[in-house]
Amino acid sequence: MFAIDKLSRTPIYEQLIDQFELCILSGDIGPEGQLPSVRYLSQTLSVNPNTLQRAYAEIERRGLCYTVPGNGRYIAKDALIKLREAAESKTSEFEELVSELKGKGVKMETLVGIVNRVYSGEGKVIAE
Amino acid sequence: MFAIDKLSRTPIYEQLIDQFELCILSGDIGPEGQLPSVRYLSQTLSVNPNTLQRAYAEIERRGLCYTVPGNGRYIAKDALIKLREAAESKTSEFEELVSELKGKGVKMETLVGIVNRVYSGEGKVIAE
Amino acid sequence: MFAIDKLSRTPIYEQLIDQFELCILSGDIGPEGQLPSVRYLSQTLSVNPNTLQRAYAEIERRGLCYTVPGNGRYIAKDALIKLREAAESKTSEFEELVSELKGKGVKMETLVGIVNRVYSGEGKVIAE
Amino acid sequence: MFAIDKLSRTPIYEQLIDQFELCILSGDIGPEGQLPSVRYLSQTLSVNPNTLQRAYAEIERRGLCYTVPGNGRYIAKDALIKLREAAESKTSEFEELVSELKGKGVKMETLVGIVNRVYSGEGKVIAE
DNA sequence: GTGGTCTAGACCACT
DNA sequence: GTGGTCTAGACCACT
Repeated sequence: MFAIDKLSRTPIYEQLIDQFELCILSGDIGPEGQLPSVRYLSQTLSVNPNTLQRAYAEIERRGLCYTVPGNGRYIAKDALIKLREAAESKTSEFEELVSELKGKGVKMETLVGIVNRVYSGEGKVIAE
Repeated sequence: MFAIDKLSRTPIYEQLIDQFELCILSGDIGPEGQLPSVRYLSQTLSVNPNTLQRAYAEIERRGLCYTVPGNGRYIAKDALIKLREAAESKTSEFEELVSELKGKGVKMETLVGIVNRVYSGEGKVIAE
Repeated sequence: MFAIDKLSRTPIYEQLIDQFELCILSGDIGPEGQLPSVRYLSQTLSVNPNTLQRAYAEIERRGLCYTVPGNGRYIAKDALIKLREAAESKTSEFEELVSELKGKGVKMETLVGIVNRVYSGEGKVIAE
Repeated sequence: MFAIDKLSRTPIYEQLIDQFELCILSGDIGPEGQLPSVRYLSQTLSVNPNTLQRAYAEIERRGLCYTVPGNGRYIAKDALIKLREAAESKTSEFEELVSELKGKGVKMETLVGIVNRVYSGEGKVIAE
């Protein structure tokens, strides 16, 4: 379920955060659903518990889950809403950027080409 | 030559800035070429001199033109280079955003759709 | 608190910018502190709202404050740091200029004399 | 007469230019006075002829001397005037900088201190 | 002629 | 209430 690429340039804890968010978005874990414990997941993924702890802390900071001390972590009720709003805001940002680039004389083909490349490839390619 | 839409949500002075930058990018006004005077252009476009002044001031602040006091405004030698670098940097920003949106589970079709919409329509559509 | 000299050769909006920067440097307005509204200050100082707007816009462009739409303007958290860095960079520039002038045979007394004059007088004296 | 510091961070040809300018300013070489030949001076100073050539070319570019082919280089009639104007312009720049620094809240003592340091020491000290 | 600054005041969007 | 933009027009300095 969790695809972590240890060779990637994006830090593992960021990958973890992305994965958790995708889980929530896809409904794999519903509201009030319990998240796997740090120890269990760290063994399953062969990831250092500290790294997992860091990812969980960030998710909690974003208000996507909460901790019941001595019991576990649970998905917040409004987690889905928050994530959708975040995605929407990013999408608006995207639209504004497209608009700006259009205004600067950048061709539509160039942008569509970039979108294609990013989605077909395995992400951002730096210093090819 | 200058298409100003007074009903647009984007301020006139921003439209003017965009137009000037496109003029430089397209080579309509070459380096060291003189820009039309504030008064002349304000009459031609039926735009207040202050609004034009504001646009010119911003273009100058970006190092795209310079003023010879009591004489006129001229395109800077390296204006084209600066504009191209700016466009390139914005394009990188675009690629990063696409990558981020992909990571957040946004479909490629959504993004391509937005690009299409922005380029087919007459600019940004807010709160449709 | 705000000393604006309408007869000075330095534009009012520049004087305003200087005053705001001094307020931040002196700590009169701390980070996250709210700046007086355009209208209020324009009345207090008998300065046109547009002129104040211009000063505020420039301060914002420099990243020293930010706007909460429909609410007001607030000092940025890192405003003090930015101002101090700017002052330091200007001081380096000053040192280089002194070094260059020394190389051109200008006497030290001349420079010290200028410094004295500028600080004793009420600003720059042009074409005395 | 010519003090060249081969260990200095400022290029030799720049030091040469400075020295020539000081010679003109001090009146050591008057208008229409002949400059020493490249070959002679290169031997006297143990400086590569190309370096001297470069310095002379720059001095000529600034209109401070002219070449009579097959004869020699001579100080231009208006060399002194030009140098004084240049120094004056730099001095104005200095005054403006002082004014600006004063406006940014820099203390007068700081500036006088810098002037003192530069003139007492042997120029700019980088990364001590 | 050129640009730069400023005032007076209208109108808009946002909260 | 807040800021943002724009117009109409005056006045200045500079060449």
